[in-house]
Formats: sequence, structure tokens, C-alpha cells
Amino acid sequence: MTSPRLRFAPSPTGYLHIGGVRTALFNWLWARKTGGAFILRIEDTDQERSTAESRQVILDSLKWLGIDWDEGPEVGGPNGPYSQMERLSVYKEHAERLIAERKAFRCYCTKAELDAQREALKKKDPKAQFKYPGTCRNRTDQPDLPYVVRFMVDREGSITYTDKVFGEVKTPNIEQQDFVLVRSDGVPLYNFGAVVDDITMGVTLVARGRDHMINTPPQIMLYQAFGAKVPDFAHLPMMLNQKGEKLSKRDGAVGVFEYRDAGYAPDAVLNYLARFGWSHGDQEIFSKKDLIEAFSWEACGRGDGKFDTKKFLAINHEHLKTERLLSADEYATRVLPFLAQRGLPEVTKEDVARALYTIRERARTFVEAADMLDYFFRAEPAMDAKAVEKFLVTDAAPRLRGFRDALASAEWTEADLEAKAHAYLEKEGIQIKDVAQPARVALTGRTASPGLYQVLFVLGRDASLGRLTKAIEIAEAR
RNA sequence: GGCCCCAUCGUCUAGCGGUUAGGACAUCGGCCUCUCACGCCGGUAACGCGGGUUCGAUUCCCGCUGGGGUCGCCA
Repeated sequence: MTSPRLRFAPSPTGYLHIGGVRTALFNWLWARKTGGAFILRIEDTDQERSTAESRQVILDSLKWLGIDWDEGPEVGGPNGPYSQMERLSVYKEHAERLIAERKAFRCYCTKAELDAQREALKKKDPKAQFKYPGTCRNRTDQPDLPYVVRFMVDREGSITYTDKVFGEVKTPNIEQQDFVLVRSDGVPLYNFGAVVDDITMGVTLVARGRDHMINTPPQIMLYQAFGAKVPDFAHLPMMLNQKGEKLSKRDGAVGVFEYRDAGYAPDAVLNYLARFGWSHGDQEIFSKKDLIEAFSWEACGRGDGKFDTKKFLAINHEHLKTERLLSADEYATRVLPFLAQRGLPEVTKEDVARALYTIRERARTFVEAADMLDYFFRAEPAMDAKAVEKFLVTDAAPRLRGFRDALASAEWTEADLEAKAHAYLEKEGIQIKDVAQPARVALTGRTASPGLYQVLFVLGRDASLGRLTKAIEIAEAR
């Protein structure tokens, strides 16, 4: 068997949403697993809604996710161009061919006429299904009027195909009508453009969302009309919102960049999306490499699912915690922009690398990580008013002083810091908890942080002693 | 409504005739503990209904119910 050729064909009419990413991902995984080709094609024939910005967002989204394409925009390839509006001549040629073979015809009916017919039928029988009545099927004249090209559908029999996830799917041809191939402005419609492109680009497996299942029979008719080999099809169950409806902008964060901006790691996004509608035994956590190795169409489920933001967050947390899934080096690189956003543009990767271990298992997103790292990189920590109020009280001053003085003689390793602190506590006969919270507030400005000795160690001697001194002053002043 | 598709804990899912129906997220207890986390231990929680087939159905078949998709000169 030759290597499969797959494609992802988004229309640039908005951001790349999470469902589209999953479709792209499954195609990409299969291409990478099998050594096949992954083609990116831009279906921009809806000139009303397509924009250059959207096209760029889609490209950038895929790049951010690490989903690369072998043929398509920017990288080119032997079957280009890869934007449909640049392929108009190809469609025209194919449409002319079908017309010449009497498999398609020019239709001069206007939208208004057809709408009127539809209305009339509905009036007579509200339940009736309006189908194009074949008005122009046998017209031989070619008036100087706008026309669309329609496919001449044989409404006998049925179309059957074997879906790689749903199995055999059979649809009676009587359901079809003479569907439009090319608009009156010469631009192809979805079914025609997609099929012509898939044929000319040599696509052998079409994997897309289940919402496209309805398009498969007419598309197969087109392959047959062209005498082309019908590709394999794989439809994916849908991702629904929490209410069980088709995901839409109204559902909040559905654009990939919203997750990027919320501090998600690209591989975690891929992990969550892959496990949605696909499984591999009990395994929940996958690196990108794991995914490529394990993926198969047979293991795809058929039931639609509801998007679960909590699980998505948990998967991201798992990735941020795990070195195998996200190296400390990459972590540092990715958290930098979020620190800059907080007004810490001078922080370097090395700075982050030193402090990272203290927060690694705590931060669920890079946004949280930046927040947890914040006080390490400021001359003075931002003091939480409530924390000060509660812990930097007058009584705390002497203990903080003793604690600070005990630490001053430490070697400034976590172990020695702890040893010196313990010696002090023992001498005074007090518990660590009697001094820990005031000290924590002094050092970090907050009531929750990594372990005290870790914070002291990362902060360094000068900053630590300075912050403790400052806190003692605050406490004494109350 | 027509056509197509689907159906295991709240959610994502494992299961491919015989299981105490498993895992993960969430949730509820507990342990650990200088706070917050992490980690660990434990609990609650599912086969939509009705017929078949079979010695035996969550699993195979049919019907019902429920849900979703789609019915454009959008994709």
C-alpha cells in the first residue's frame, strides 16, 4: 500500500476553533504515523466571509500547535496552488468536462425563481421536500444570462461507502437533487471544489467532522463522474458544548489562541483533543510522540462528546508538571511572555530556570505559573493587604527577628537554612508554624507559596533578609 | 418533518457473550504538612426502555425512546 495522502481544508472565515484543530490533528497524526503526506488547503470560496486575517490566524494556530504541513500555503508543493480562489481555472476546466459529457448542465433558473417554487410547494404541503425539478436539464440554448452549473444526479439506486470509524453507510440517491457545482460568478461550491482538489491533489483519505457526513454521497457521485478513484472516508464524532449543542462562538473559549493566551501548552491541547473521541486503553496522558505511535482510526469512538474544560485544565496541569512532556527549558521559554505581561519584561530564561522547580507541580497554566513566580523577580513583593493584616502583627515581630538572625548565619542551601531555622525554633521552644506564615508573607507578600526554604533559597540571602527586615518594621509599626 | 449518525458513572472513556463493569477528570472523606499545591488511601456514581438470539447479554439482532448532524448560488 502506498502512503496515504491526507488534508485539512479549513475555510478562513474566523479563528481556528477547537473542533477544527481536532480534525487537523487526527489527519496529521495519521500522516505522521504512516509516513504519508499532510496537505493544508485553504477553502476560501466564500468571498463574503473569507478574510486574509483569518487565514493567517489559522496558519499561526497550526504552527503554535506544532502541526506542520507537507504541502500548502508557505511551503508550496507540486499540487498547488493551495488556496481555492487561486484554482478557479482548474474548477472551470473540470466543470466544462462534465458539461461536455452531459453529466452536468447549465441552469438559468434564478435564486428568486427557485425560492418562489419552494414557497409554493411549502404552501401546498408544509412537509414536502423541495428538490430542484430539473428545469434546465435538457436546455440546448445558451442565452446570454447568468447561470450556475448543476450536477445531473441519477436518483436511482444508492451510494454506499465504508467509513473508517462508522463502518458501512448507505444513503438512497433519491435524497439527492441536481446540486450546484459552480455559482453564477464562476466560483465553485464546497462539494465540487473539495472533490476536484482532492482528486488533483491525490488525496487518498478524507477525514473530517461528522457534520460533513451528509456531503459524502454527492461527493462520491462526483468522483464516479470523473472516473476517479473514490478515497477512503473517516468521519469524527462531534465535540459538543456542555449543553450538548454544536460548539459555537457563543460557548466562550473555542478558539485555539484563547487557550494559548490562557497559558495552555500546545502538546496538552493536542493531548486533550486526541483523547476526545479516541482512546488507547486506560492511557490518559500522551506526548506528541506517544500520540503518533498510538493513533488509529479503529480506536476512534462514534458517539458525540461534550467538551469538558475541567478535564482539559487537568491535562494541561499534568503536562506542566511533567518534564518528559514539557522540558524545563521550554517551560521557561513559554512562561516568559506571561511574566512580561505582568510588567516583568527583564526576566530571563535563566532566572525562570532557577525558580521553576518551586512552582512546577503547582501551576496549572503558564498564567498561574507567572503569577506564582512574580515575587521572585520584583525588588519588593506585592504585599497582599489581608495577608499583612493577619500575619504581620505586633506579636510576630520578635519571632521574625529571631528567625531572620538565625538565617543570617546560614550557608544558604535549603538544607542549612532548614537546620539553622530548626536550631532557632528549638532554642525558643516554638513551632515552625508559629513563624512560617509571617515569614511567608514577609518573603512573598502572600499566604500561599512553595515551601519556605525553597523560597528563601531561590530568593537569595540579600533579598530574603531584606524582606524579613522590612516585614519586622511593618509589624512593629502596628 | 425527510435522510444520516449515535447511546456505559456528572464528563471523557475501557469493555469486543460469562468481569465484584475498569481508568481518568470532577465530587466527597482521610493521610501527609510551615501555607498552597503535589502525592497517597478510600467513598459516592453508569450499562435508556422493550422484545428477541443464546445455557448466558453491557456486548449480537429488531423496535421504541432520547440525543446529535444535515436539508443554501455557506463550508
